[in-house]
Amino acid sequence: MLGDMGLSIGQVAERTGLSVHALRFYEKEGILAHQVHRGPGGRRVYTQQDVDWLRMCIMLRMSGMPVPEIRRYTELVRQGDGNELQRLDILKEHQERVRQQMVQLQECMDLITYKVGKYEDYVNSIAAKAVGQ
Amino acid sequence: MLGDMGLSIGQVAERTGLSVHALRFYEKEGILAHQVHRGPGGRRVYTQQDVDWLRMCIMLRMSGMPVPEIRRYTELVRQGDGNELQRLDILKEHQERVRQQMVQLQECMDLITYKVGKYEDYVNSIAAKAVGQ
DNA sequence: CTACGAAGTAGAGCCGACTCTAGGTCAAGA
DNA sequence: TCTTGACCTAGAGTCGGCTCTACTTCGTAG
Repeated sequence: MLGDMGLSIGQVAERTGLSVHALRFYEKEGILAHQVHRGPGGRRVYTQQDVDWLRMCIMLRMSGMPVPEIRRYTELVRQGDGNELQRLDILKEHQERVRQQMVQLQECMDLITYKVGKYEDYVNSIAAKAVGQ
Repeated sequence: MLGDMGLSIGQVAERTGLSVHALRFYEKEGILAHQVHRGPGGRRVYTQQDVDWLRMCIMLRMSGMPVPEIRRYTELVRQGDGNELQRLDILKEHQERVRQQMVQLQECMDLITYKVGKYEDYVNSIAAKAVGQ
């Protein structure tokens, strides 16, 4: 419908798993690397690069980066060459937070696994008694 | 101040890292395994078991279990013996969600690490050029 | 006595990230 | 011609999990 490199907001929603609402919201929040082009009737026309960028944003969001920080990063990318150190800083800081998150999650997992083990033992011992009777 | 097994809400806040507000909130939400005892003047008196229970709740929250589900689990524990299978179900379901979360987080981490690597290479190559001049 | 700090209650407020509503445009198909 | 469906904007609403406010009541130290 839109030539092979133009995607409608609906198509992008399908491919990214974001809702059309979320896509408009992200745009308003300034987390698209390049301004979205508009087609006839003022409709958004996305490119494959937009989709790729969005997929990266989704990864950042999933790992807990807040929207304002994604915006900061996006702005640096929009400004072009020369600020790679700043981009690197943002990414490294986030990397560290994700690492900590994973450690915490592993601790929680250990506790849960311990409790699951105890309950399984208990439940099995009850079942064994019932069979024995 | 309160004998060696009674803790004030402030002391529990210190030991758990929760705010006193959060402690009252958790109580109102019914996620304390045993009703908190009240001392003179209607003040809450917590035991070490309460603290232990709270620490487990904190782990569950940290790993993303919603308060209503912690309440369901708490209620089963309050009811006493006989519902261990249900408790096990809740824990196993949560365990699975945490597992998935960890997988996702690892994917994000991989992407971030890849990008950090690329930016580091780039930044180093720029630095090398500068030295070379 | 007074002032302070730590506790109590009930309920309002906040924040982030969407999500949804209302009201409108436009193009294609029955 | 009429309807449908995908899109548009601006702005309101939602939800979870606290956090904070207002006001009161104690018990102790100065």
